[in-house]
Amino acid sequence: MAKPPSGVRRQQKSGETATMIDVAQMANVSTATVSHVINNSRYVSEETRQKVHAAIAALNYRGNGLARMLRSNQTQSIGLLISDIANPFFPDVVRGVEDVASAHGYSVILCNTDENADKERHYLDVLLDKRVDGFVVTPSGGNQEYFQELLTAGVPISFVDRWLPSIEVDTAMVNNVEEAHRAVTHLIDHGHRRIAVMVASLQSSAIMERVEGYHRALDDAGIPVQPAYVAESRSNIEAARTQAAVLLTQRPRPTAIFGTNNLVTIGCMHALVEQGLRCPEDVAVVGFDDFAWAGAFHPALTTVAQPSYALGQRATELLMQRLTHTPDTAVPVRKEVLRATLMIRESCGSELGIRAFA
Amino acid sequence: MAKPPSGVRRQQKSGETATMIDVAQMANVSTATVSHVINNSRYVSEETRQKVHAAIAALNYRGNGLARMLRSNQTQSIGLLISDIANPFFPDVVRGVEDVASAHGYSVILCNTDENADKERHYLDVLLDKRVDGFVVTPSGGNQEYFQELLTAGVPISFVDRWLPSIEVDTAMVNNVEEAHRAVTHLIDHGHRRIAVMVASLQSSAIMERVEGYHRALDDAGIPVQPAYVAESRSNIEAARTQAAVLLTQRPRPTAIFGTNNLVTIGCMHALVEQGLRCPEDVAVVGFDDFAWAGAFHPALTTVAQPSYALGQRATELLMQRLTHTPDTAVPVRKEVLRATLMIRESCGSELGIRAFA
DNA sequence: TTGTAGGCGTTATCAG
DNA sequence: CTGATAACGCCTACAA
Repeated sequence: MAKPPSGVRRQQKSGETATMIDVAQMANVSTATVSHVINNSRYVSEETRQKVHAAIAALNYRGNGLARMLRSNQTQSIGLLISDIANPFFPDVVRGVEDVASAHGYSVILCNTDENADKERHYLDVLLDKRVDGFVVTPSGGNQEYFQELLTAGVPISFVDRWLPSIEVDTAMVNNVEEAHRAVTHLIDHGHRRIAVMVASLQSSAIMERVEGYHRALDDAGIPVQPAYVAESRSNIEAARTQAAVLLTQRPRPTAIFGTNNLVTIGCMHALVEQGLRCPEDVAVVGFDDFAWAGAFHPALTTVAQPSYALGQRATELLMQRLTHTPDTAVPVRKEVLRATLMIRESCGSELGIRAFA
Repeated sequence: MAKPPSGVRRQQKSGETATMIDVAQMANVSTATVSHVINNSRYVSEETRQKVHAAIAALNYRGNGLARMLRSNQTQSIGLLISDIANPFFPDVVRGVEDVASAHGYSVILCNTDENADKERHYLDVLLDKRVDGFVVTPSGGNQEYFQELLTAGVPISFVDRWLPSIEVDTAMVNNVEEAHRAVTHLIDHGHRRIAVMVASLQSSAIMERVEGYHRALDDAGIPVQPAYVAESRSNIEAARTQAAVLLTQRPRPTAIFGTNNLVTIGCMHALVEQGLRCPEDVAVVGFDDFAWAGAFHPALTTVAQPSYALGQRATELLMQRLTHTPDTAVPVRKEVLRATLMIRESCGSELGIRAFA
């Protein structure tokens, strides 16, 4: 029979949540024992274990994670910085992140940066104060030096969808140049020559690369790039609708449009509807980024379907590796390039048949 | 000239992050002073303030939020439990939540419960351990007793989109019965009598209410409800597509379909496309939940547009009230009912004209 | 105007 | 097999 511990007696104030000390007192053991029972971190006699569990139940004891975090300097949380969850590209990415994080016992703190470097910086600071264990980020384009600083300070970070010049960091993305090239080539193969592009004006490597893919595809086909067919618009549906409307007044009118992200693509579709133009009869359209019902409408939209979920997943797995691996063992930086799928649907004409619902 | 404090000297281990003690030593003041400088919590001479700031900069000091949280028992974080961020209804809700939370200095921890009571329970526990200050939840339907327990224990919670029987809690939602009634009545006004409904099988008050609205609308028009026209399907596009396909084989075939959420509605659209049925010529469709490009396609979809963003906003504002108000002053429970908008578009036929792009 | 010191609730290192 | 106790890093009376 163990003799009762002599620790400082503490009056548990009623109504307040019980602490480990309360449990220890009620079970007539030390806090050390309680802790070990809870964490299975050392042998405890069956009898004692019972008593502790009883006390825990009786007091409705709930461990205080904050204290644990303070001690262990680990929060089991990661920060997720994306531009805007309302942009249809991100929900699946976020889901991928959350699933992987959750599987590893981590929680995800979500922040919308709106492509704004200051907001991004702000959130980084807030979460750093909250001592998140790492970050998954879609970088806005600014804060390069700051990211570099964090990286050299050893903060685990991985990027998703985009990269930053001269920043060596784990990354998950697609080959935007190649995929855009494929999309535009598809239009060319359908006989289009007057191909316009809707450029979302973002400080994003992804968009730049897609534009490059557009250029290369035209070059490869010996089609000169017409400045009048390159429309730039802020990355939202309304702005894109306006710009697309302008684009459609060009003469000769383009016979096809390549949208560099889903927002500008949707803006295009709106403009077409408004001007009473039929797709693909009057103007064909290919978008970058797929969405669940791109295939459910007339015209079903041809798109470059990014593996959004997998992007989030991979970025997070890379982060988890860095998090769980022995510290300072210098895990090498890894950049993962995932494959996208060209979903060929009627919006380019259906000569090639439909292989939607893949 | 203040004499140097006598606190315990501490060797700052190189490479480790500096603590407040390090700053105090370097600035030759006490930790109390450092703390007050940082928080502006009491007067500090300009000179001292300078020294402290210099030290902070020199050491690249970053306050440890965990310690602060432990002391203050506040994390400035809230938990957000939704069923699935990949469901197009939620991104806007989440954005509303995050914007309001952020404006009040709170971070948002996002969790996907997948309509699964166990997952929901698990996340509640994890976040409770992490000592979040409150929750915004789209309840899965289970865990009723547990929510009640938390509520009586004083955990600040607000619900969004759905409610739970006999749980008194702050809530933001729309009047689903009424809105569904309006949508179905719209179909009736267009001359439809054989109106089917696609029911998403969820333990969700929202869905039940929408079905009730459907029933009432038919009743009010003296149209008997046909069991064969009530199709139930799991709440995802694929399952809905299958069920809708079955629905469309009913004879006589329904001339209109009411989708109780966006997933089943999209499934319907897929089924229509597959069976070569035209919308609205062959079958008219009205959905519940709008999305950004519902109006950009042919046929532009008529939908009940929920104010998703506002729902998230209001739910969070209610929570913030409870969080910031003086404790124990018993803020009364508030249930907010927001108005939805019936977006009338071609998918019901265009007799009434189009007022999309509202 | 500034310093001292106790405590928030755990975990982990010593001792038994 | 189990206790005592020192951290973890900060805030905040209480003193001076």
